[in-house]
Amino acid sequence: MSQPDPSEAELEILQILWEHEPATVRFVHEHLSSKKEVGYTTTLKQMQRMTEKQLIRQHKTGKSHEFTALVRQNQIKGNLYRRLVDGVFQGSAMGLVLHALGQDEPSPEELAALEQWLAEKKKGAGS
Amino acid sequence: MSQPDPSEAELEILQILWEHEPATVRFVHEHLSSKKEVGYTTTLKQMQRMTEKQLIRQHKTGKSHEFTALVRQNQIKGNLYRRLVDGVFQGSAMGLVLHALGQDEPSPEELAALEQWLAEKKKGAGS
DNA sequence: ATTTATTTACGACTTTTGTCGTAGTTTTTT
DNA sequence: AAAAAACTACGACAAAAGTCGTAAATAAAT
Repeated sequence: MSQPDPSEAELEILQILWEHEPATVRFVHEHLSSKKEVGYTTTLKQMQRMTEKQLIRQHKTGKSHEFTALVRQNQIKGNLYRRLVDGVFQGSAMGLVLHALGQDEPSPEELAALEQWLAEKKKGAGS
Repeated sequence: MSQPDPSEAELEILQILWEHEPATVRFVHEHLSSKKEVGYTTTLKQMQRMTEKQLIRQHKTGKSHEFTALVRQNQIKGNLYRRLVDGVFQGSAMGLVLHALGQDEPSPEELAALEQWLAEKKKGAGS
């Protein structure tokens, strides 16, 4: 039911899959290569192992084999997020939020979204 | 100058150190044990390796040896935070922020802090 | 001072990650 | 249909992470 959290390298691959599903090894590898130097077989092997771990799934569509992610981005987001909050922010989500805000320069749209959220929050105060 | 990021287990130890610096192996181990089952030597070894990696430092104060963290919590916070944002939130800090806000129920004080930040931001807009 | 308990140092082993090479298979090109 | 190119499966290896056991060194008790 539950897979182990993806490692760093696995995450990079998932990232690509999430965005271009379904994709072949070659495709994934191509993308990966633009980021870092790595052999084709390495990518392949990684994906094969990910298949065993049930992180992704392989299905032979006609010619080449294609892969799709089995774990949803949200799930992983949740896991890693929790890890970070619990691990370094003493479980304080707001601590993380403030850190994040201080870190990057939010775009106007993003600011708007935040403001929006805040307003919403204030309205339906209680629970 | 720069140490490798701490692993999960190492992070747990750092956590304890950050809060109760300086501390002996025994102390750390005691704390750890309350969370998970683990042998004393395991903790010790871990701390010894962390010393090699320059994540923490050992100094013999009188009787027992005590340890202090060499990496500041902020530094680690930054690293892991970056990893998360880049890895699963497409580099969007605000994406993470929104996720965080939706996840946990912020306290009134926290909300205030956020509001405060936002107001500040609006004022000195430009940049 | 001996004995007993606690602490440190080391080495060993298991898993997990990350990387490839090579050898078969399958597709494409000629 | 032969030769060339691309793809997949496997096995291997090194480094990192996680766990301990055991032995050597210290400190505490008696």
